[in-house]
Amino acid sequence: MASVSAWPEGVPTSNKERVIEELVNGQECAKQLEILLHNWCEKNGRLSAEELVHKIFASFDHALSLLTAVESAEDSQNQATSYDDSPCCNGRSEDSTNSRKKLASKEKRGCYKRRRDEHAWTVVSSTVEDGHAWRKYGQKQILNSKHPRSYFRCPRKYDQGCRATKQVQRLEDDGSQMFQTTYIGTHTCRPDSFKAPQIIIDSEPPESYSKFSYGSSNPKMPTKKLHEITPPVKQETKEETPTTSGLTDMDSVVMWKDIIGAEYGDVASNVYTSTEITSQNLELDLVIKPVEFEDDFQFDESEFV
DNA sequence: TTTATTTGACCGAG
DNA sequence: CTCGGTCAAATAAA
Repeated sequence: MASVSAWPEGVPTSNKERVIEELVNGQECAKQLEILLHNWCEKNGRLSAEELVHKIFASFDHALSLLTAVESAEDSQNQATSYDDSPCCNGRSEDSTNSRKKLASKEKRGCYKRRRDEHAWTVVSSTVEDGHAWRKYGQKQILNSKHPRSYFRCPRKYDQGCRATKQVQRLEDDGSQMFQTTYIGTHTCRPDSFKAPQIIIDSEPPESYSKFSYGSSNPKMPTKKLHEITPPVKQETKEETPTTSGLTDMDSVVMWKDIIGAEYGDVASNVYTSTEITSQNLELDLVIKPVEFEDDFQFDESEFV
């Protein structure tokens, strides 16, 4: 593939090289980690694996920082100041339990801001499961599209101000039941610990994950809404029962499951299409495993000022 | 009961 | 104006 052909014009060559270097490094670490996980029987492997994970995170973090540094050079004026999670109303306007028409007439319910210059990339896959917890907040019929588009946001939007959203739309040729998922923004919520993977690695993947594959037959899915995709996005519930640590590790948990390659056979067929930023192309070209990585590794991106 | 999803209205951008 | 993204009341599910 034409690997670095689609670089943003403003990216200095030195940065390109550094980014590539970082990504390659991350890839290397990932490979080692994969080997480690294969030979999991060794008890000392746990520590090494954790170190590797840290290294991987660091590499991706650096690379992405470089990318965003360039990219946001222009947009930053828009973004940095105003693209906070909360529109001016800060999410809820609980004032009146009456109809919102009232609101509309008196106080303007949604003075929210549209995020145009956010990182966005598209994934075409036979599954909409990506290892993240999502909460559906809307669905729209799109012009010239057979299927409606579903809108999801991060469940921690209000907890942690995570701005990540995604839009899922079934492709026109539904013979193969492919979904096009557009991710907008990166997760700023904290996966914050690497404890979870150990638990998962040692045990079999929880069977509850099987219900995340919407493409195939899903016995638990309510039959009434079968006419269109209405992915059961109920992961949020699980997250809100942290029990021990008040922190949620779901992201890393599922991510690790992906690494291990549990029952995600179909994810391998992903196709990526970069829309704004080209880091995704880069990632593809370097053949660094699936997007789930990228999504996860951008967790505390530098955009926080 | 609480929590998640549905769905039509609202809003901003073009 | 239209279109698409978001909000939040109503509804469904657990």
